[in-house]
Amino acid sequence: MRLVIARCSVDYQGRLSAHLPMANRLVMVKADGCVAIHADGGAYKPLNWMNAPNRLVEDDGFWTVTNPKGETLRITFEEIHSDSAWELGADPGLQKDGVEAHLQELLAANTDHLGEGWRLVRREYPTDIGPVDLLCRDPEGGAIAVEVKRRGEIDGVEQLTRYLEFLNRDPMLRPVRGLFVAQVVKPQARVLAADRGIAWQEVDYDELRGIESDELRLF
Amino acid sequence: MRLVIARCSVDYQGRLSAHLPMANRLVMVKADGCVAIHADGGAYKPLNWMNAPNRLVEDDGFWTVTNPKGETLRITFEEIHSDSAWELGADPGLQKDGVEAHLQELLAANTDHLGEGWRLVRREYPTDIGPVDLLCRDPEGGAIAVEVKRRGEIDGVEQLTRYLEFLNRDPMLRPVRGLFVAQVVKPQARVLAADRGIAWQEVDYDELRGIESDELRLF
DNA sequence: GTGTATATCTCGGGG
DNA sequence: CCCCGAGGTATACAC
Repeated sequence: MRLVIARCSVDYQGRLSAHLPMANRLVMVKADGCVAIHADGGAYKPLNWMNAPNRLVEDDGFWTVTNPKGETLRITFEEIHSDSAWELGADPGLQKDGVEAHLQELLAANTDHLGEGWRLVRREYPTDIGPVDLLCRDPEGGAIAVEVKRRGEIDGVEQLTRYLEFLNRDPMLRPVRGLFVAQVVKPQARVLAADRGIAWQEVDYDELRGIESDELRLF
Repeated sequence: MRLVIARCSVDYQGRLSAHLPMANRLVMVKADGCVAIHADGGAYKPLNWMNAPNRLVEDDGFWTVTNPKGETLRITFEEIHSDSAWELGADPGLQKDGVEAHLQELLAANTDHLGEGWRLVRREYPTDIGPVDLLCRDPEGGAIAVEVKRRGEIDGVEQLTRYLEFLNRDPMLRPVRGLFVAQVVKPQARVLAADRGIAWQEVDYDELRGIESDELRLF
């Protein structure tokens, strides 16, 4: 990893045009060749960047970075305060817990939490336009398609609507109800779900995990 | 901006749980207090981070970063290879050209470009599920909802469909037609638009800007 | 490669 | 402050 602290201006031409006036910044070049220009604030997103793969040409006073799509990044240096490089080696990578997949697993194992006496038909139930997160049956045999999200927004309701459209063409399943499940269901998503006749429910991840570990404790 | 090159492990507890095993990395602390841990690859996104505002407490061998939402980031250092700090000053900021907002502005000022004799009712016309980019009237008084995108993809058609669904409930507007406008309308979006009875149109940003400057030149 | 779905999305604007 | 939409979204994964 190469770190250059410098007074520079930057121009990007590609999916849009962007210009950074001359100022002091950090230019970061990683081992994979990606380049990022950081100001001294504004979260982790750089002001400007070029992802790998690309080609970096260093001239006297400016760098030109081009990628195969024809995008270009030009960095013009006025003064270089520091220029250092480090061998960091490969990273073992990030281990995550608590993403949508885990929520789906927990709900699949606890369909009672979604509705009294519901049982799971299968996870990732296939349709022509993609898999539904969970397909369940209620005690009367009625089918319910469940879409699981960490944050319940309008896109998720659209997604479930599309699945229901296709599932309801299957005579073996019809009629299929929809249930939209998330840790938080946003107001607009509630409005759209109500409008589409789709039920929604908020669930607590930690509570679900608690149920899970309680059940494990019984054995 | 402070840059620490170090062998470290990281634990984050917040919106999810995440752990980074011990390895060599860059720890970046910006003037606004935000912290980012970068590996030597993987585009510009850090492996782990904590946005401002937060509180950073340095102990011997580890840092603890906490924010008002109760999220915590713990960095445990095994070996520090380098620790440097730089005063970069405020950044003048990025100047962008060619984003959706500009396209919408240009079209709002040139509704004739969308349809002969169309006039603008208003930009960001509100509905229960969000604002429509442009609402227009044709010379016969018919209403048209226009959705503007830089890239015309399937979700844009979905968005316009939702708006039309709600707008067509208003007796003062009904019937409302839809027009999907983008610099490029992808094949799938064309198919879906046709299926929904929505017209689509590709526009050239540079050409529109040309019209704009031609008109300015008249005054 | 294209298309789809996720993200500690980030970021900016408006109420 | 939250809600909402756009993004050079990036990223992973299926087809």
